[in-house]
Amino acid sequence: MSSGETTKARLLEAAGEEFAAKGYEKASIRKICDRVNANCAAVNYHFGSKEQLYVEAVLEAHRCGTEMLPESAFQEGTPAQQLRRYIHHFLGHVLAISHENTWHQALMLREMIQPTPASEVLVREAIRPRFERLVGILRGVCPEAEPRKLSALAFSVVGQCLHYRVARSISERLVGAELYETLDLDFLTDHITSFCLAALGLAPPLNLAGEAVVNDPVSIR
Amino acid sequence: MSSGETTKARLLEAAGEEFAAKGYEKASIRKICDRVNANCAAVNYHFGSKEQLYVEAVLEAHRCGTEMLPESAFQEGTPAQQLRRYIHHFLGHVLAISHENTWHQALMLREMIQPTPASEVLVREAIRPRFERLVGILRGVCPEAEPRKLSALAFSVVGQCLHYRVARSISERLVGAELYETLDLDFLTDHITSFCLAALGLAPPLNLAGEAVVNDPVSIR
DNA sequence: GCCTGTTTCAAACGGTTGTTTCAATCAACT
DNA sequence: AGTTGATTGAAACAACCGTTTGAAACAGGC
Repeated sequence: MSSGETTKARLLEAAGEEFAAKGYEKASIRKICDRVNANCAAVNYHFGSKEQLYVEAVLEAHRCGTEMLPESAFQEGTPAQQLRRYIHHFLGHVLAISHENTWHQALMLREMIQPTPASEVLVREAIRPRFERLVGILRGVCPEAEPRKLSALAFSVVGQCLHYRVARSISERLVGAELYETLDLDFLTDHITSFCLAALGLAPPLNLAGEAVVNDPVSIR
Repeated sequence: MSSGETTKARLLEAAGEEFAAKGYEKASIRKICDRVNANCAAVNYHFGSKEQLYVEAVLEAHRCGTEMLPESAFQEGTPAQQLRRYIHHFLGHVLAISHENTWHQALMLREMIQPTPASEVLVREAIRPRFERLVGILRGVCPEAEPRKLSALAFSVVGQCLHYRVARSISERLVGAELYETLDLDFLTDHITSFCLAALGLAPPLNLAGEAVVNDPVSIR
C-alpha cells in the first residue's frame, strides 16, 4: 500500500515506536494505525489484541536492537580490558536512546523498569545472556566470590550505567542541562570503568581529583 | 463520615496509594473515591482536577516520607563513616518500599523514573538537598575534583542504590527469588559502601572473594 | 424560624479506549 | 469468468475515563 512492507510489518514498526515513546497504557492503537495509514481493525486481525501486539514489539526490539558483541571480545585481554569493553558497549546502548530514534532500546528499558508479562521472555532471551557474561568477567577477578557477592558486584556495574537512562530527566534537572550534556559516552565509560577497576583492585584508587591513576593508559583500553 | 479525617485528607491518602501502585494514567479517580466512600465529584471539588490531585499527592509524599537525617549526622566522623551513613539511610528508603505499604517512597521514585510536571518541585524540595549532601561528602574525599567529576561520583553511588528499586522485578527474575531475598539492607549497605570506599581509596580493594578487607571494622561503621 | 456558605450526591456529558461486526476489496487458483 | 480465502474498510459496540451539573444535605450565624 503506502510502502513495500506488509501491513503487519509496518504496524509492528509503528507500534514499537509508539510503545517506546508513550508506554503501553498511553499508546493507542488508533494512533499507531493512523501512522501507517492502516485501519484500526488491522491490529486485532494481525495480532489478536493490543497486548499481543506489545509482546511482539518487545520481542522484535530485543531481536533487532541488541546485537551482542562476539564472544571473543569478552574472552580476549585482561579482566580489566574485558570489563572496560563491557561497560563501553552497555553504556553505548543506554545512552543511544536519547539521541537516535531507535525505539528498540527504549522499549527494552521501559520493559525493565515497568515489567509486563512480556518481561519473562525478555529476561530469558536478552538480559540473562548479557548478565552472565558480566558475571563471568567478574568471576575472573574474584574467583572465590560466592554467587550472591558476584550478583551484587554485577548490579553495581549495571546500576551505575543504567542510572543514566533511568533517572536521566531528573539528573538533568538536578545538575543542569549544560553540565549533564558533558557526561557523554567516553567520559562516563572512563569514569565508571575507573571506579569499578579501583574498587576491584585492578587499578589504583581515584586520586584527590576523582580521576583514575593510570601509569600506562593503553594497558586497560 | 467513615473516619475522623476530612474527606479531602482521606482522598489524598487514597490517591497516594493508588498513584504509587498504578501510576498516574492507570489510576482512576473513581476507584480512589470508592476506596474512601466518597463521591467521584469530590476530587474536582477539593482539588480541581486529577492532575492537581496528583501534584498534591507527590508533595505530600516527599513531605511525609522523606525525613532527612539531621545535618550533624553527615558532618560527624570521617568521610568514610559519613558515606556509609548516607548509603545506609538512602538504601533504607529504597528497599523499604517493597516490604512496608508506605506509598510515599514508591510515588517519589515513580516520579523520578517517569517525570511529570510535579517533578520540578520534587527536585527542588526533596532531591537536590539530599544530592548536595552526598556531593559534599564526596568533595571531602576528592577536594580537587571538578563539578562534573563530583556529579559522576555521586551518580555512581545513588545509581548502585536505586538499581535495587528500579530493576527489582527484573533482577529478581534474573538471579532467582531466593537469592534476591538475601540481598537485604545490611548486606547491600556493606557491599555498596565497600565498593565505593575502595574505589575512592578510603579502604583496601575487594579481595578475591569480593569481600571488603577491613582491619578494624568498627572504624568505618 | 430563616438565610448563607460549604460539602455531598446521583446522574449525565463528551470523549477516548480496545474490540467486534460485516460488507467490500483484492489476489490467486481452477 | 468464477470461486475461494485472505485482507481491508467504515461503522458501531460496550466500557471506561475525567469532568460538569444541579439539586440535596449539612453546618453555623442571625
